[in-house]
Formats: sequence, C-alpha cells, structure tokens
Amino acid sequence: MSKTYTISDLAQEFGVTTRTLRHYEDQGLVTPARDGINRIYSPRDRVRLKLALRGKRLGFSLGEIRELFELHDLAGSERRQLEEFSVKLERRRTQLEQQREDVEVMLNEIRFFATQCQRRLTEADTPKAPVSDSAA
Amino acid sequence: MSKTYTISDLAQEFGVTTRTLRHYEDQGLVTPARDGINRIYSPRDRVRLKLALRGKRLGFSLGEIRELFELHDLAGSERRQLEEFSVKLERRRTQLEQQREDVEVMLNEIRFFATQCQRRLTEADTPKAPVSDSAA
DNA sequence: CATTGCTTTTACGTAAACGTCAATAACACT
DNA sequence: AGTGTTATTGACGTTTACGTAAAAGCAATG
Repeated sequence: MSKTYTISDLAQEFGVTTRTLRHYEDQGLVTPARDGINRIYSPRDRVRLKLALRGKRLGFSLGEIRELFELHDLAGSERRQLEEFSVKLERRRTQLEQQREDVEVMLNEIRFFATQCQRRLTEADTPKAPVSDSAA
Repeated sequence: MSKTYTISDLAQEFGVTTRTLRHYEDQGLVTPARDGINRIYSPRDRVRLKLALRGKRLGFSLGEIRELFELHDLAGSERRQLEEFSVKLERRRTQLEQQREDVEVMLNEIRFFATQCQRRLTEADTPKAPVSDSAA
C-alpha cells in the first residue's frame, strides 16, 4: 500500500550503485521484498539506507551500522546486551565529540586556505610570500 | 637541537603501531631522518602525524592527506595548482559541513539511546515497551 | 520477434590501510 | 659470550567496501 522503490530508484536517489545496495543487503542492512525475482524496497528500507549512508559518512563500518540497526529493533532484549551496548555508545559518543572538534578545526583550516588561495588568485602578483605552518 | 623521537615513542604517544608509521612514511606523510639505519622523528614529523590522524578521523585518505601536506608546503606554486586545489577545498568544505550536521544528528540519537538504555537498566522491570523508530 | 533496457546471481578483482611473519642487525646488560 | 630488547627491510596476508565482467531472465517497444 505504501510506496515502493526499485533498486535503481534508490541507487539514483542516494547516488550509489545497485551493486552497493545488493552489498548492503548481503550485509543485512536492508531486506527488500521480492516481486518474483526482483527486489522491492519499502520506505523502511529507504530510511535504513539513509541512516546507513549517514553512518558511513561518520566512519562507521557496515558491521557497526548493522549492529546499530539490530539494537534499534531490539525491543525485548536482555540486560547483558544493553549493558554492552551502553558501553559501545559511550565510546562512540566520545569519538563523535572528538570528531565534532576535528570538523571545526578543519573547517577553520580550510577557510584559511581558501582565503589564501583567493588572495593569490586575485592579486596575481607579489609572488614571494611563503605559507605559514599552522602547527599545534 | 630540538627534541627527537624514536618510532615507538610516537607509536605509543598516538596509539598506533610502528607498522603504521612506516606505512605513512611509504606514503610520504612523514620523512624521518636516520641515525644510521634507525628512524629519527622530528617535532615536525610529530605534528604531521598528529594532523594525519586528524585527517583520518575525518575520513581523508592517506593520499589526500599527503596532498594537503604538499600544498601546505607549496609556497611557490603555479596558478593551475591553486585553482584545482581551491575547487577541492570547496568540495571538502561542503562535505565537512554535511559531516558536522551528521555528527550533531548522531549525537542526539546516541543521547536518546543512552537514556533509553539507562532507563531500562535502572527500572529493571516494566518490560514491554518497544523502541520507537526515529526515521526522517 | 528481435533488440534494448533493467534486472538477477555468481564470482573474480581491486584499492586502501595496515597486520603479520621472517630474517637480520644494533645495542645493553650481566 | 650469551640473552633480551628494539630496530630494520622485505614480502605475503587480511579486511572492508565495493567494482566489474559474465551469463541469463523478463518486459516493453519499435
């Protein structure tokens, strides 16, 4: 009843190849239904794909992403799992906060570089000003 | 005159293996001097390593990191290179801003999960409340 | 009805980033 | 002189995340 998608629909929408989608299925990230032999993706699959791609941008492995999904679907699990996962989450949070800082620093660096480049490109002369080393 | 480091000094400090450091040397990220056959790392190498690891955390490949270093050391290059690089920087900036948003979203997700986990662990009963699907 | 287009599975290939020996060499003791 | 630690250079292995090519099945379309 709700909308469905073909493999190339989603591939195109998210800028990945169909191979990638099949690979993600192999890895258990999406579980499209079948129309005979053809894959049919649900809105849920679409959401998962979106989440998976975000995970990837953040450096999660496909395995880790699958773990997250599994734990998201967990609903009736046991204490042990939750405890383990709680620890994993904490580690990830620390990493993400580090990453947030990294991003800020890098954005500043890039802004600096960009203006440097721009200056050099506009005032196409006064050629001898070396670039400083921004260490720390 | 300024401080130097052995390969395992830096490996330990940054939590990587010596193999990694040699690999980074192969990839042109660091260029330690030699005492006979042994590697001697300068503060400059140390800084580079630090920057390289930050780059890695942000998803840069070793090749891209090397490019950044080369362009950092550039000082007397030609217009073409600068223009090309300017474009690359723009792309990266866009990616990083995306990444910043990703991090924020994911941190919120994690905070949500964490409190969920905590609730379950403290009030070890009232077992039947499924987890909602936070899509978008 | 043959071609074009999209799909499927199977399977080998590959690039990146190291891991993991192995064999060897240089010191540091004791 | 022997033992241990840390270093070196190969060189092959491994994991992840797909790429790519082959062979084949439906479906619409000229």
